[in-house]
Amino acid sequence: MQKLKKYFFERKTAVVAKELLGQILVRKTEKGLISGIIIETEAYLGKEDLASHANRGKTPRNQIMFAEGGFWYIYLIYGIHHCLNIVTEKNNRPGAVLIRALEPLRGLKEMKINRQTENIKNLTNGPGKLCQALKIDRRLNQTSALNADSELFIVQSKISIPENKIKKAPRIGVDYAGIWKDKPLRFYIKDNLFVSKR
DNA sequence: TATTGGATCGCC
DNA sequence: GCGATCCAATAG
Repeated sequence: MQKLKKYFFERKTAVVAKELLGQILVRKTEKGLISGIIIETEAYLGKEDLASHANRGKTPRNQIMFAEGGFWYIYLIYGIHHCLNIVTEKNNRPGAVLIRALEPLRGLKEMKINRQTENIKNLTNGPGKLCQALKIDRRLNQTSALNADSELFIVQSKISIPENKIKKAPRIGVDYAGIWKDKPLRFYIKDNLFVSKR
């Protein structure tokens, strides 16, 4: 049960996004632990990346993207859903990885309650869905994933994902981003049943 | 101060 | 394919 540490996150965002595949996201709640294997991520880079919230510089919402690695960046999208990101790179180097999908591991019962469905494949196969399943909202925004008392953190997996099981693709929902919409900054595990769908 | 549109989801 | 529903970001 080894938490990922600061040096893991303080690297190039695309590298972190890729290496997060297979790692385990853990949520501590009053009802116990809820966890899942990270099977899909997207990298959002700095001000050059037209799809990234950081591209217009620091604002009240995105300021945590400019912090040192290992903080959570959680925001509300479309007025309804939350998106979960982990901040990457060193202080003043904006970047974050969007966690798009999980393979459920523990706390299945809680996830079903939180998501109001019995269908396991529909619990965590999308960024908004996994936040609902793990009870993640903006109360956790700007908190650290690195502390002993973190309510949300990532545990190192014993199993590493072989290179030939990792797929790269353009990011989803960023058609407005010019040449950046086609960059292969989305990473997912091939043939995994919980990859989000278009 | 007003307007616009989004790193989504679920139902029509 | 479209509406839900909030609020950050920008323009005026």
